[in-house]
Amino acid sequence: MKKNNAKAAAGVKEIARLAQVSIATVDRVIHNREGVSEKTKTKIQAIIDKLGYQPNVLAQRLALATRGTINLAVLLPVISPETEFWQAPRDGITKAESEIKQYGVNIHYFYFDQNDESTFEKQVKKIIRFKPQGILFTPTFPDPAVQLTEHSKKAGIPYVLINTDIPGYDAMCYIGPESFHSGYLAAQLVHYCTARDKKIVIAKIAREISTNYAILRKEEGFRAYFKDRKLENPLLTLDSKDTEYAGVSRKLAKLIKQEQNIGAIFVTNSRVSLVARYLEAAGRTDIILLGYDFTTDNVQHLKADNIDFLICEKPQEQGYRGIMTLFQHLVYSNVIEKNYLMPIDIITRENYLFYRN
Amino acid sequence: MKKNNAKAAAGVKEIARLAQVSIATVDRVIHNREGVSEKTKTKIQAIIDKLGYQPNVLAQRLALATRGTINLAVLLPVISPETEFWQAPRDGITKAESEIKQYGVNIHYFYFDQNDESTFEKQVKKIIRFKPQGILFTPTFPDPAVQLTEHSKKAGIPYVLINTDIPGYDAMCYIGPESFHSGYLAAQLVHYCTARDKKIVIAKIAREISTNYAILRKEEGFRAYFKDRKLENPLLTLDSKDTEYAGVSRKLAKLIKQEQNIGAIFVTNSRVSLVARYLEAAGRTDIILLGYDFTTDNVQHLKADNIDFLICEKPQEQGYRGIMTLFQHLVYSNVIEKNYLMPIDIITRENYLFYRN
DNA sequence: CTGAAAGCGCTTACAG
DNA sequence: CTGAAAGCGCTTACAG
Repeated sequence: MKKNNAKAAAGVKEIARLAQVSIATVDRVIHNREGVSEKTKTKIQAIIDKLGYQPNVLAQRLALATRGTINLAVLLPVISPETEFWQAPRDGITKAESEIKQYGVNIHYFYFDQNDESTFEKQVKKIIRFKPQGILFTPTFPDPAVQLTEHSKKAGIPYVLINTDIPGYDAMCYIGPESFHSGYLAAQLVHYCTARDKKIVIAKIAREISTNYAILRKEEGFRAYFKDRKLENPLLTLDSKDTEYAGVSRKLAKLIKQEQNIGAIFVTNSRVSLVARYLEAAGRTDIILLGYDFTTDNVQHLKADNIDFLICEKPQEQGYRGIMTLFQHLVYSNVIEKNYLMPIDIITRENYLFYRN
Repeated sequence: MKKNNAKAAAGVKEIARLAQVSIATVDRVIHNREGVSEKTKTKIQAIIDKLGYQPNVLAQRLALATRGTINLAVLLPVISPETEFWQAPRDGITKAESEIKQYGVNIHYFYFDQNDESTFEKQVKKIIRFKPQGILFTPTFPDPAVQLTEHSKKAGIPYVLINTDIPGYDAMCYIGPESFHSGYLAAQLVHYCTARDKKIVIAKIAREISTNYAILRKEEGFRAYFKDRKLENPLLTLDSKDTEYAGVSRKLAKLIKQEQNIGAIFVTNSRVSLVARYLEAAGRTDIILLGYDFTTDNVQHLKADNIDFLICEKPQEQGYRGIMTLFQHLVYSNVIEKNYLMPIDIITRENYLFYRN
């Protein structure tokens, strides 16, 4: 590929010169627009192909500044101490925003309460009324989420799902983990680190477990590993709709008292720090503990050796990439990939320092 | 931060208008160039500050096209089946190249033979004669590497080291793993997966171990973990300057015959697939095997369950980021960060599918 | 169906 | 010390 040794790559001007037409006409051919005679079109296309013309993205973008504003809607859970996880996607979105703001992209944020489906519904309605040119959201509640995707489809509005997809629904674009595999990986780690006569606890700590698809899929993946490998560790379950420490620790205490020989606890979401806190207090350093997400509390406990593994799927990048996907689609008509599955990262006490979301 | 609700952010033109000067003068102040009276400088700066002016990077870059070509030199090992690892940094460099080629950046490649220091020396001389505006290289051989950095320093040429740094040398910029921690992490994984009465083998398979700083540091980190944790697993060593399968397998066979109760083998570089092949042939599925790098062979063995963990430090990103660092420094005078330490990724059979270099 | 011209926001000679 | 003008490579009305 050394042939581009020549000065700069040819641009529209050069093409126009060679084809003996104006650059406007070249532009029309490049963008496949109406109103060019077959003859000149063919001539220009031939030159484009021969030159291997690549548009200068910079110039394209700069010229774009003439065009109007692009409005994007983002629908995410409110960020509270309890939902710190969502800070990361939000950061990624903000990062993308700052990069493309200068090309006239505006992002409008809509927030819902993870524990209240009606707030999600309300925001969906608001977004529909707002008529954005693109939507990024996480379908925490499948029914209203489908409403939004269906509406968007009809209205021709591109959308991107992050973090979770909608069960049994074929969305336009999903950017996030493959949750089943994520659980499967967790099981592998437990398997490697636990003797085979030990009991293993699957801890589900969330107010709305039954509707949380990601949590369910992780559990399925986790169980599937043990089944596929014909492992005989008893798999226990701990369910807690109470997400406060007091409630969780009570349940844990009871379970641990009643079951001997627990080797590992797998927490299916970011609430793993609650379990860590309990195990630390109870002095149970013998139990392998793993869970999800690079939150402050979790990292603290990882550092203190109370958590052994954190699994993390680059939440920040999900937000960043989601916005960029919409932007590139709207501005350059880039095709939107159906799925972009994130890496499933394993974080331990010995590599967390170098991790980047 | 909602105040930017107004149309577009102000640019040089607006600043010039407000200050009642020409945009050329504004430009001079922005870039801190000579030849502006204190008075107008102060006035303009005040307006810049007040407006929170941020240059439009796109326009900046586009305008750059006026300037001449930038020549960068890259010095890497030749890529052969045996050194497949280097394909990844190379890919990252190519990716960066394609992104910045249109701004007049040319990359010139220089290759050396990892097993022959004199080829490295020769290329260093060539590069010095070539007088590039920036250099990216990996200091496989410390002495000639220092020669190159010292020359660059004198000549004011920025350079970036990737993959390994130079022992005891304070380089201008290093992008790569913290090898000591990388070995430390490997030890943690072994510790988690191996009973404490098991013997552990550290396998060094390389023609030039003694000069390979990264390999040495990984081993140090590995040993340090066992020491810090006061673990009593005997640590054995396998040294092989022969990097062919025949030679490696002979040594392995001997070691395994002579030592009972081996629980894990840690290979300090990407040659782990050779050990995997041997263990597979010998039917030793009981030994935990881990090593480095996401190469074709390694991934194959990971998939086949012959390798348990691969540690990987985003070699592609190292190359990409290295070139971008030089570019941004040369073009926008961005300050070069002294160190950019890569994440230390853990890859297993259950997450390799989603990994991105 | 086609073209001339202005503009995106910045940088760079060049002239004074 | 300062400014007017041309240019980077593309896009977009507008005129014909």
